Amino acid sequence: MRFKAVKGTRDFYPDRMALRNYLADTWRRVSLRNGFVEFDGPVLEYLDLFSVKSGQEIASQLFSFTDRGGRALAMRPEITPTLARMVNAQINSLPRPIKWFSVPRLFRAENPQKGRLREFFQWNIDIIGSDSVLADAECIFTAIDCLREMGLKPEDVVVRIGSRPLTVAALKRAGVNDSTMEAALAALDKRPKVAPDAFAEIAVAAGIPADSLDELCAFQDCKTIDALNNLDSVFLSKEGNLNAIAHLSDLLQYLDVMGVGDYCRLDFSIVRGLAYYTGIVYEVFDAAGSLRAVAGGGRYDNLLKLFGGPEVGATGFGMGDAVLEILLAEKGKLPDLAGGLDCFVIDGEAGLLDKVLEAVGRLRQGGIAADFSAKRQAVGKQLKEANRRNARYAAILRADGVGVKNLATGEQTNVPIGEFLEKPKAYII
RNA sequence: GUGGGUGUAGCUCAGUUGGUUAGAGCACCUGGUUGUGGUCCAGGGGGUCACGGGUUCGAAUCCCGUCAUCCACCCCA
Repeated sequence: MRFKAVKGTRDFYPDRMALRNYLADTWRRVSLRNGFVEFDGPVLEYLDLFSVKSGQEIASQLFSFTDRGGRALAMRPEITPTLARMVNAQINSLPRPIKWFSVPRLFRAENPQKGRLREFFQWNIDIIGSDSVLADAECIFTAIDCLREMGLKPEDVVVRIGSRPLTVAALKRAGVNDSTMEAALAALDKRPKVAPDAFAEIAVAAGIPADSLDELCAFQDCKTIDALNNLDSVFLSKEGNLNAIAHLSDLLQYLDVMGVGDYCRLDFSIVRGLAYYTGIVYEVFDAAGSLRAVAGGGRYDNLLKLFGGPEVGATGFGMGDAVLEILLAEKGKLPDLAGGLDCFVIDGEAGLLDKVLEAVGRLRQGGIAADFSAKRQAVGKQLKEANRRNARYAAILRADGVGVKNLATGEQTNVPIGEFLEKPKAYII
């Protein structure tokens, strides 16, 4: 009986594992240098934790089961509820703003397709305890900091930034009331994906009055703060709208000053699926827009309270590994991850196995990645193996000394074995 | 949940009017005359052609079903 990997999961063979580690290492490095500290929680949580902020719909997309104690458990499909749970438990002792990050392994029982799997990794960045738009700017900057480090430029990726409250205000102006707001937002979310007349049909079905569609689209098509300010004065004077526009304006300015403004664009077609966003929202896309979102996030000021905590501001984003990997591959930005040995130790004469083992032992102890052939065979064969193992140096042992060969240049220096073992780093550079 | 594509060696695939022991490249293993490497040469292992049934003298090839996988829709935390 042969088994294969479960649907929607991946086997990480060494080369793929190296790639996964590259992504995770970069995420960690960038997080730390942006002032975030790492946390993690259990993969298993109570099922209820994930139904608090959403309904039944989510439950069907969860891997869940009942344990032998009768507890309804689920494998985490996201880490934000865990974050909220953990932060709430210690909220009074944590200095704010809380800047936390995580690289959790997540599970969703969806149908796999391009850039979407049942098991994946997601980089999460969150700032809790700050109402300032500066916090949003920091999160977005951190996302770009990472993408830029991975070699992606403004012509490769774009951060599209929208505003949940402004969009809601525009819908209200269009005549949408609170009871149909969610459906209207969902309809708006579809607009970039469908033809204009098809959108009109969807919009009307979602309760958006047909005669207000033009006005609504005019708002959504605003690409600059100036364009926003040219909207009708009634809309602008509405309570909160000027405030929301000011936030956006500040955000864009901060991002500009931090040097990542050319990655960012105002785009009110960004709505985000979930209802809990309360402020600025954004998604990162490949410039061509042919892939799913690489990352998405925004402000969610009510979430901690929803989980039984105090009312504190929170903002953050998630970046999945699947789409990012596809994007990096498409852009030719996957690094050469062929790791290798520092030194491959070769017995250049018969009867030197003890010397080989001694040398390997000493080198490894000295922090040098060293290995040797499993077979006692010709020097040529062993050198071939050294190449295959991607070794930088070969140490060819003989009774009267050791030839340290630089495998890239072919240069070889001969030294007494004792001296080589005493100071290997003088030769293995 | 719905629709479409694809299932031949570890990987990428060829094999099409049905016709002996099913092929290539890469990868892997061995060897290339007591021996200093990457690209070279030779040899070798490895496939019940996804699985089950049917048509036929004969099926990888045609038909039906099942499963798997990919892509799209739905959904998107």
